[in-house]
Amino acid sequence: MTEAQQAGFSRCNNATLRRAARRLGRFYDDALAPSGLKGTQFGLLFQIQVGSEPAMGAIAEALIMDLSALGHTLKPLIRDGYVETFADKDDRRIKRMRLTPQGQAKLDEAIKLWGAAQRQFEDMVGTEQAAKLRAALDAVADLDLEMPPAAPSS
Amino acid sequence: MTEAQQAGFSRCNNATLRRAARRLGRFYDDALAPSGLKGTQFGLLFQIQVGSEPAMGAIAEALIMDLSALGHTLKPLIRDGYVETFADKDDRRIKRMRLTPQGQAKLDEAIKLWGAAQRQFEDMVGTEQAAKLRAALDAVADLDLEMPPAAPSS
DNA sequence: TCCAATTAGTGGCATATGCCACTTTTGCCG
DNA sequence: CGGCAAAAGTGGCATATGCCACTAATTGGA
Repeated sequence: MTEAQQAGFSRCNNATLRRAARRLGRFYDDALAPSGLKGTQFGLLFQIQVGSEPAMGAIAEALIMDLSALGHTLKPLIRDGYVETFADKDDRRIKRMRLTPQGQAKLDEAIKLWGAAQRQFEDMVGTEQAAKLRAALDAVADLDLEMPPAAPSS
Repeated sequence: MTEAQQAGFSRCNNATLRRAARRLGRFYDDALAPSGLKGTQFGLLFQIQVGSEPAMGAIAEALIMDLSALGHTLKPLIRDGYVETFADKDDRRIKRMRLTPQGQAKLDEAIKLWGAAQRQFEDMVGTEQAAKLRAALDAVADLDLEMPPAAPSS
């Protein structure tokens, strides 16, 4: 069964996805390096910008990210003065975010760098192929995956 | 330009990939949870198994992972007694790895759990679709991406 | 009106990944 | 053969992510 296993694992959807993510992540990170932002940070700043002073939960959901992970990831951006937070007026449990002027400027700077990477990537794989790939990935992200609850025997 | 930007970012190949990776990663992690392994660790153990006492560099390359990152990721597995390392006989710079008996047992246990996740995922997206997606991801992983060296002006 | 259940975040802990600066071994070349 | 460049890892530092246990603020009843 070893051979079957070996062939099987190369079919692990998760491993394949992570492998590609590491590769592409480094490429975008390199492209963004002059701005001092990582790909993840860039994406987060962008998401904050397009939202209307979004709540943390809203961003976490949009990025399919754990709420606490979002909090952690946000810290360096707040520390560096790119993002500021404030409590919602009507519900003090909710914390909203917005870009500072510096954050906006940094984002504008990063967008140019991002555009170059994006262009190069699409030059290589083809705009259409890239769009198809993203569509497939979005479909995966939206799947209602959940392991059966370990089959409660009763 | 804000609207164009907003539409544009939803087209960020990197962000889309990471989003899907977070989603799928949690799914496989949940499935593997009973074994105490994470998806990444499972993949690493598997890769070590199929290799012939592979060198660290070989594994890092196969997984498109930074060599130092591999070293870090390996530590908990060594600490827990699943993997052991030893120096290559002919080149003492090279460190090779192999599974311990416990590591092999743990991997066998995890493979069953992994199979269930894999099956469920493919039931939802279709075996063929999944294969196409993996092929596309492998193509991305194998791209010769590199930012033009910041255009040396001379 | 007051308390139980729910909702939104925070902090701590652990793994996942990368980059950079070093250290140890090899290989190669004059 | 001696010394320098390349190869393979290691360790430190920083971000990326998740889970869990808690805290604070709300919401719904009874």
